[in-house]
Amino acid sequence: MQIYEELQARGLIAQTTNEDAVRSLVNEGKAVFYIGFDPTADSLHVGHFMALCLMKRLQMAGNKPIALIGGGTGYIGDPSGRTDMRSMMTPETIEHNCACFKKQMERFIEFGEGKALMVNNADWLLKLNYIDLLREVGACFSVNNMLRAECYKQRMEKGLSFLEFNYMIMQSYDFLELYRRYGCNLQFGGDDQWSNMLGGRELIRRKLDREANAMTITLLLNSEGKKMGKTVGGAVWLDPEKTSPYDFYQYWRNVGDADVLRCIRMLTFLPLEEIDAMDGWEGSRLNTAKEILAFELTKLVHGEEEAERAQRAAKSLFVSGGDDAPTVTLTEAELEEDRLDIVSILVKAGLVPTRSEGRRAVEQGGVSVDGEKVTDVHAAFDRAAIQKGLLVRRGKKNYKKVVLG
RNA sequence: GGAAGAGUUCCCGAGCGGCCAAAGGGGGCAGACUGUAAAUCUGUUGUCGACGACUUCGGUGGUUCGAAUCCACCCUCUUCCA
Repeated sequence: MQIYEELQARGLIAQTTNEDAVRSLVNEGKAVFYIGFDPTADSLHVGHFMALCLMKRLQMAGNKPIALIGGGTGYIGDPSGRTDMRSMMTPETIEHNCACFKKQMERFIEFGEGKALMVNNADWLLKLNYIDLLREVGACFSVNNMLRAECYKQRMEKGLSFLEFNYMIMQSYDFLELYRRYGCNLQFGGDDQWSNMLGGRELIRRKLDREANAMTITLLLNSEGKKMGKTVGGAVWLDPEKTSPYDFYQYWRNVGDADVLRCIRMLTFLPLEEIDAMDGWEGSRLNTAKEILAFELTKLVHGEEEAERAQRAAKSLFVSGGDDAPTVTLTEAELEEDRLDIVSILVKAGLVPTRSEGRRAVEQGGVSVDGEKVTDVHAAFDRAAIQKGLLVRRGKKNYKKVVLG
């Protein structure tokens, strides 16, 4: 099975501009392709991870990847798929985020001579001259067509600033520039990027009379049609400081039944035959598939050691008693008269954000210490007890070990 | 530039000058049921030294015994006209 067919089988391909052309390019290892990453945060997330995996897969098949960091486009903000305007980022934030991206990417993709390339569109976008750009590029775009683009549809209702409207032009210009500089003949991106990518393809055709193609990656949606990799707190980050390996593991361990197989197919590097074999699993057996998914992904993102640690911690909590829970160390000074009440412990352990919530958690029977349910809000633990270490639990899935240090 | 309208708690959205910490829904959290899933049911959802107190309804001032509700100015957004 060749690479294109494998991508297809994994359900990664959403749309292509010219399927035959793309297929032969990537299968023959002749693609010079780019994927853009806008520095909207100081860490990559799961969506980026899919793109990086795609890069890796194609690189292994002999193609040349270009990772484009959007140091320039970050100044504008992509309106695609958004109902509200992005808040403007300061140049400092953009630069900081770019640096973070770069660091994280280097862990997944090999950059360097003859390998993958990393470029920043700030290098050419920031010095563009308005009038020149309008004459050279602006003339190639039809506002009528742009307004019809799917990516602006939603925004037509809520309002779209001229700033954001220009995003498509910048991204198109990137493609053109990369074609000129590196012979980049293919662009990949999330499916929400489709219209932007078409813009670039069209621009290359007009300016250079050459064909460049585009392909989008299926957005990873759950069975309810919501984007995966999001939690109430925000995205599931790849940065261990922002989403701990344990939380990362847990996120995937807890995906819905209906989504496990698709996630495994799209996100892991497990051989397709192995995945097909899991396809028939049902009911509680799917739990095994979820473990595999969580483990594989954590391994890819944080390394095997962290993956094993996360798995061990999870098992110890849910299966046995829970010795591997994350530890919180309290200091002597935090004790009040040699003891500490349960609400304070919950707050200090970071299990609840406020005392009120802690109180509520206790009142509703959601808190236990060392396996014993705590029902009294005023319950307190003395120095000796804390010194031995308390396994504090809020709800079913939140554990912390509290010790005195 | 002109005209009209809107801004309420995490989100959507109701709100008579006192009975408003503010209906309802969504989301979240907790409990039950389970398989660390989904669905369902129940409770809860501003903060705190908690039968009370304190801080919230775009911003700043004002009227009033009393303001999310009335007035003035300002900011932001939407729609229509140019």
